[in-house]
Order: sequence, then structure tokens, then C-alpha cells
Amino acid sequence: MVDRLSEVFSALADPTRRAILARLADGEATVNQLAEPFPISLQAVSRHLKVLERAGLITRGRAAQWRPCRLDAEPLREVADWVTEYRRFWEQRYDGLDGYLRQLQQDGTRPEE
Amino acid sequence: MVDRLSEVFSALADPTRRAILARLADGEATVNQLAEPFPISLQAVSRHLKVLERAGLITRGRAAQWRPCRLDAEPLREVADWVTEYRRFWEQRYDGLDGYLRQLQQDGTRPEE
DNA sequence: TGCATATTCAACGAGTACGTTAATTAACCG
DNA sequence: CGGTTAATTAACGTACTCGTTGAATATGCA
Repeated sequence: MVDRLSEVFSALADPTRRAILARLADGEATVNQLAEPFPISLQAVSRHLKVLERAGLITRGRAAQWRPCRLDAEPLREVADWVTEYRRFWEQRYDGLDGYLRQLQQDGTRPEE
Repeated sequence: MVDRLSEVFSALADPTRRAILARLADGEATVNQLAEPFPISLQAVSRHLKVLERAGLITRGRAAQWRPCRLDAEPLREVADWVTEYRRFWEQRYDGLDGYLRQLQQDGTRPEE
């Protein structure tokens, strides 16, 4: 994995990790609290957290023997920025002239990467 | 891979595939045309296209011996919808009261999944 | 000190991802 | 038909992912 955006997309490509992010939207939580809803081991959750941390999607504190996790949405802003470049494609109407109009709209405004 | 959103994120977690999508934003292209900029084999690109197709990000036609690829941005709309749920987190200002305010803002509006 | 709790690290296995090269399929054309 | 071009499929190697269980580390507390 070389680039940051790939790392973020890869981290998001797992429903458990997305559920963890949704839980962290409610506020900080410990590893045990985060693991509780899932039918997998605590160790597996700990690894998911490491993936999220490497992607910059969470940060971790230290309080006694707990390692509270906190959401960091900055990488999600980058995702939003990336996907926004394609907005005009899903907002297009397909009404018969679509091929011609699509060609016109696409001209010279290709998203980067 | 079980759910659609994971499939889409996974497809996007590769810079070559994102570059292919960017190229297709200019309009249809054949496999050879898409492969041309990359230092990898045509077969490897063909596989990337299969991944993008399974994720619903491209569709393919048939014209003689060519298989023109076309961008389908519908899954990107789903990505945009998902990430938008977190918008308030990256739009937050961190000005000292941050912990308290974040707690207030997060209350009761957790993104799903 | 000694034990309980919270979390991580290590080692393993099954499955998947991504690249390669070689062979195959499909369509066009002389 | 036979050859060329476009693209896919097959077989393989290497590496990574995601789960497991067992051991280690870190902190709190009696």
C-alpha cells in the first residue's frame, strides 16, 4: 500500500470497521466497548483498530489501562473530495440524448488520479 | 466480500483502478487504450476492469473485437452518501472547547453501519 | 507483592489480491 | 482458410487479509 487514499479506501472496505467508525461517531470508546457488539474476538477488533489508526481514521489516547479511541474524520474529507469529482456523472439524466450530452459534459474536466 | 459498499470501497482501494475511472470520465475506452499508460501487462488491466465491473463502477459493451468500457458512477453516489454522514466531523472547529462541543454535536445522530 | 483487567503481540491457517507468462477465444480481413 | 488484433482465461508465485488461540505487556488495586 503506497498512497494514502488507497489506505483509507482499503480501511473502509470492511463492514466491521465501518461499524466501528459509526460507533465512534457517538464519542470515544475503549477497545472492549467497541468489541462488544461483534461476534469476533477482542484481538480481531484490536487489529481492525490498528488498520483504522494507520489510515488516520482514529486516534488513540491512554487512560490507565484503557486506550480510548476517537474518530478522526480528516481522511473522510479526502474521500468526499475525491468522490465529488464524479458528482456530475451520477447526477446526469439518461433521456435519450445521453451519449451525446455525456460526451459534452465530460469534455476537458476529467478528475485527477 | 459480502456487501455492496465493501465491494465498492475495495475496488477503489487501488490507484490503478482509480486512474482507470479518471480516464473513463473522458469517455468510453477499450482495454488496450486503458492499459496503455500503465507499466503492467494487459492481462493485469483486464483483471482490474473485472473488479471495477463487479463493483458496478463500469459497464462494458461489445463492438467487433473491442469491449468498450464506460463509467457507471452510481456506486460513487452511494459512497458520497455514506461519507456525507460524517461531514460534521471534519467540518468541526477545534478551538479549545472541542471535547465538550464534539460530545454535544455527536449526541444522537450517529451514522448507520 | 500478587492478582485482575485491558490491550497487544506472536504464530498459524484459509482465503484473497495482484502481478507474471502462456494458452485460448472472438472477431476482422486479405 | 489463415493470419492479425483484442481480450479473456489458466496456472503460478508472492504477499497480504482476517480470523483463530495462546502468550506477553501494562496498569490498577487489595
